[in-house]
Amino acid sequence: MEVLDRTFFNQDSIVVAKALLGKTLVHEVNGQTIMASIVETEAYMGIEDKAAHSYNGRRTARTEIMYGAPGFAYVFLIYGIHACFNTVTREAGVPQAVLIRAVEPVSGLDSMAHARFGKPYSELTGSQIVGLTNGPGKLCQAMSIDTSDNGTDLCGKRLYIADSDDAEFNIISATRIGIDYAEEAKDYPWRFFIEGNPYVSRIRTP
DNA sequence: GCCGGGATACTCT
DNA sequence: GAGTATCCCGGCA
Repeated sequence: MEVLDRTFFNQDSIVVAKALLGKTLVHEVNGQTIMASIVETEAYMGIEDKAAHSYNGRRTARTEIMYGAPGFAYVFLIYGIHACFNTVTREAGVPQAVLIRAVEPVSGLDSMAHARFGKPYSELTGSQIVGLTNGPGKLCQAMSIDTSDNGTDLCGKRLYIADSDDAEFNIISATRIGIDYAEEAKDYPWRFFIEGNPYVSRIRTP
């Protein structure tokens, strides 16, 4: 497995969002290695994308990280409760990002189970197993990612994304979720997921 | 299984 | 002071 480098992230979010499917998100925390395979992403295309926090060049303390170099983490809190993990894409000055919407646990299963449900993986019910990481807020809780990870360099050794041996899968594209305010942009098919994977947050397009 | 509502805190007007 | 790139639980079928 090879850690993705900065040139990988220096592409349009749509390209990166598709390329990230099947890759492995790794978080080293408390001497534990938590790994999960990325199965669902969303592209946010910056200036021209009404759904993006950086739409029309909006630049504030929160969005500042997206205006910087590619390959850094953009983590923000939504609804006061849930963290959302994104990778910054494109060169400095072009504020694009890719939201990781769902992952499939690979290792560190007990850590994830404890973070989400306060018990070992072996005691989870069937719906709890799928519910570990099948949503943007859920995967952050399971992988111990929070707003203190905002601005972390993903080309480092603590929180990063590794290439995986190519498995065969079909990529489905669909409309994004939870952005009904974004007028025509809400209909753009900029959400991508692996066909048939049980950890995908929502199979149907709304 | 499908609604409906509440939680909760940070960001921007 | 309003809105938010969400999740969970309870009620009803």
